[in-house]
Parts: sequence; structure tokens; C-alpha cells
Amino acid sequence: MSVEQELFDQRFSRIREIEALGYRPYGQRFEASVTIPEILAGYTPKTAEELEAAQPRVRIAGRIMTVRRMGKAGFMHLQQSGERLQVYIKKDAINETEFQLYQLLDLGDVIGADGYLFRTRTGELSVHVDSLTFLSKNLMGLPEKYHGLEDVEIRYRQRYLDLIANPDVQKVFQTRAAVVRSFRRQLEAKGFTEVETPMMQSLYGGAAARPFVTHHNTLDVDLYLRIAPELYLKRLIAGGMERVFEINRNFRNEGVSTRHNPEFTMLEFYQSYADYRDLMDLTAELLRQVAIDATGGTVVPFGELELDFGKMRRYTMREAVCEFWKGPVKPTMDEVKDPAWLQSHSQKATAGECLVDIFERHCEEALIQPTIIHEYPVEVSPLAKQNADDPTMTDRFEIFAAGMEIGNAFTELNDPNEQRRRFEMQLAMKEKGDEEAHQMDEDYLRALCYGMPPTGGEGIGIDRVTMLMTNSKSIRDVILFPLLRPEGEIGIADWLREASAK
RNA sequence: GGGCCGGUAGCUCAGUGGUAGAGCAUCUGACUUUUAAUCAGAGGGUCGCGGGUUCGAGACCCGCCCGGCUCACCA
Repeated sequence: MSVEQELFDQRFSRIREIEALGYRPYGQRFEASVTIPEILAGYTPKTAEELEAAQPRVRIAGRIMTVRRMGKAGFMHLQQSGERLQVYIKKDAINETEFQLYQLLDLGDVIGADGYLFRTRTGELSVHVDSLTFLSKNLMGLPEKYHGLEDVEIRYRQRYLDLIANPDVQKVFQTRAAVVRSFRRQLEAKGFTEVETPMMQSLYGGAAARPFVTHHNTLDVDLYLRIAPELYLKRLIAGGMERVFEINRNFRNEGVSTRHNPEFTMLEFYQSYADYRDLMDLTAELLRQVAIDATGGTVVPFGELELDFGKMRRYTMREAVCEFWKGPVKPTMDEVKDPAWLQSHSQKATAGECLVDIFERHCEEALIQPTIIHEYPVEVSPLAKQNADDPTMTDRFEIFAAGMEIGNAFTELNDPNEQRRRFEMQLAMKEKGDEEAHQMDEDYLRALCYGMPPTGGEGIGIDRVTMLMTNSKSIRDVILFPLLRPEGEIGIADWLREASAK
């Protein structure tokens, strides 16, 4: 039997001892008067003398994270929502049964305590406990108290343990919630309606990506998990829902990296009668407020960097190539507009694809401060409206920060015949082996044939924005359960069965 | 998919071919304001898995599994 299983059995057998003292090992409802974070926020400024005079009563619950026993007394730290408060147990201050319970407690158990607040000799805010109760038994050894849980594989696979052992992890996901809340609140305030569109689609579109395939038994049809909600949201725009947004999951059957998870959360919003320039202003406003709501200010630390969401630089893609060119001699605007020059600096098939290729290789990683790049070639923008002055380009922009793409927006193409032509271009690319090219979506064309108002639309990657707001280097640190290969047999059902048979 | 790095006690990590280690955790004892509590003692290992080289492998070689970083792909 492994050490871990011996510990498990030891703790399992303690369940009976707890019951023998008259407690339920898995507890019952417990009405705390206050949370540990509330106590820390409210009483940290109070001096020992102030607390001594008031002896504020508290009733708290939490998980035992440290224990220091000293014979007839002892200290423990209880954790709640990632924050810890010390409690002091003294034999004289509680009854005999509760003291026996205290002696049975293990690291990781969840308990409730009544008492009053005071400061110890060393000045730490603590609860002087006069009553204890038991709320839930822990059967597993906790990670080391000093280093916490560092094994990233265990952190991702057993996020519950990560949340217990690494208090800051909760803060990351609180911040993620604040990001989503901020976008939602801002868009609602501007008259956008939140909608939900299909995640299972018989045609996939709205992005360049390979899909996951699944199957519906009763209808006997293959369905794709959506790669984007775009084409459905624009059907709603065509139907007269003038401002809509959706915050939900997209699925792309592609590589996994520090910036890519196969399922990820996208905000998409569409505003009738607006164009991409309106969206540039809106984007700057949204991100600025998200930074404030998520971090308290517009300047956000990211690694060695500080990202300022209070201002948003803007370049056209061509300007960016001229500006951020890596070689010693920067190209001129005339060169960057010249298809021959572009094709002499990239292997891609068309001038537009060459421009994007050059941009990605030379510029993307240089876009540290939040930046809008606009005017994208038509070949890579099958759903965006062409620029009125330059039909090779579209009225489209992307948002970059920390060298990472975080958003994509454009004036929506609402001319059904031009959209038909673009789909056919995509089909031609598919013929040539481009697995990510769009499918023809005739129902979408039909919707456009009814007349879709001129519209601006945008998608923002919530995970990536959250990375920026939480100073996270990997997207897996902002997704509670990132995709990993299955773990295989765990064996804990056997442990429970064996322990309970003894 | 390619390259690089990692997997040793529950956790965090040492261990450059010669008897598998430390700290924390666990168990026993002492201790009524400690805080990485302290003190005395004890137990705990499929060295990721499978082959190979060797008198001898945790270490060297080959294959595989899992993870991380990175490149490719992508948002």
C-alpha cells in the first residue's frame, strides 16, 4: 500500500472518531456572520488595543491550511476565497468535546468557529475561538505549505487542488469574471442585446479554422461545433435586431499553445448603421474601461512590460510594415503598395496574402502597447466590406497588445452578390487545399438578399484579454479546465471501497 | 507535427555508473500567544513505462507515455 493510501486510510478512520464525538464528518448548514476576506478588509487597520476593547464577535468557516499545535493550545490558518485568517484554540476557552475535536483535525478539513477578534503578541489578527464545529473531512494530503502546488500538470488537471493550494489562482478567475462583467455591462448600457446562437452548426463559418465534427443520432446528421457565431449574429442584424452581442465558446480543431486552447471564449458584437471606424472608437473605450474594472487602472503590468489601455495607437497594415520593418532599411509606402515588391518578400500566392505574411513576421511581436492595425487585404477578409477607395483592401482592423492579437473587427460585407463572389473565392482556395477556407453558406446569402443594414462587427478574445489583465503568460492559466490528454485510471474509488470495508 | 527541457517519497527538490536522500507533510512524545513554531524519535520509494549496454543503471543508449517551453498552424 502506498504512503498516500495509508494517509487516506488514516484520515478515513478519523471519520468514525469525529462521529463518536457527536459531529457529522460531512457537516450541515453553517451560517457564518462574516467572511474571512471581509474580516481582513475590515479589521486589518485595527490595533490590538482597539480590538481588546471591542472584542468583536465573529462566526466563520474555512479550510484548515496550517496547524501549529502546542499542547493545550494551538494556532491554525483558515482559508476562504483564497484568503487566510488565523484562529487560536485554547483548552481553557472551549469545552472538552470541542478540544477533542480540535485534536482530531487534519490539514484540509473544513470547520466553523465562533470567537472574538484579537491580535496575538506578534500582532497577527486572529480569532480567539470559544466554539468549534466540523463541516467537512479531507482525506488527501495537501501540497507543501511553503511552495504550494507547482506541478503545472496537476494544477491544470486538478484545478480544485490548485485553488486550495495557490490562493492567487482564485484572483485570476475573479478578474476574468470582472472582464466579462465589464464588457457585458458596457454593451448593455449602449443598447446591445445579449443573444445566444447555435454552437452546433451544419455549416461552419465566420472564421478561418478547422472545426470539430459531431453527430446527431435522431436526425442522423453530422454537425460542426462552431468556429465563430458571426454568420448567425449577422442574420439577427438582417432581421432587425440592431445591436446584438454574444459571449460564448468557440471551438477550433487546431494546435494547442500558450495562446490557443481548442475551446475559447469570444465576445462578438454587431452594431447596425455603424462602420469599422465607429468600432475603433468603441474598442478603445471598451478596453479602457475593462482595464479599469479588472485591475483598477488603465496601466496594466504584463511581465516586464506595462500596457497602457488608456490610449490606443492606430496604423494601417501598410504603415505598420514601413514602421516596424526589422531590416536596416525600412520600405517606402510606394514599395509596400507594389505587388511585385510584396511578392519579392514573401512566398504567398497573392499580393494581399504577402502583405499579411510580411506584417506577421515583421510587426506582430513589436505591437506591445495596445494598437489598432487597419486596412486588411481582401483575400484574407472574406466577410468584410471593401474599402471605397482601394478595392484590394477591406475596412477591417485587428487589435494587438503584448504582441498578441486580441480582437478583429470590420465593416460587414452586406452586398449579397459580392458575398457570393467571396464565398466562391474561398471555395477556390479550398480546392487548392486550404482546409480553413470558408464553406458556401446559402442561407446566409439569402439573409443578405433581404437587405442587411450597413453594420460594424467585432470579435474580442476574452481569454486573451484576461491574460493581459491578470499578467498570465499562458492561456491555460486563465481557463479553469484547459484541454489536456485524458489522465487514465486514478484508482480512488478502490481506496474508498477498501477504506470503508475496514 | 518538429526542436529543446522535465517526470525521483503525498508536496518542493537534491542525487554525472558503485548501499536511493533532504525539507515540508504523516505517525509517537513534550510544549496554553505560535507563525516556514520548536525539541526528541519513527515510518514512508514501480526513480513515468518498456527494452538495451554494463560486473553493476535513478544516471548511459533506443522506443513509448505524460507535461512544459518554443516553432509551425491559429485567434
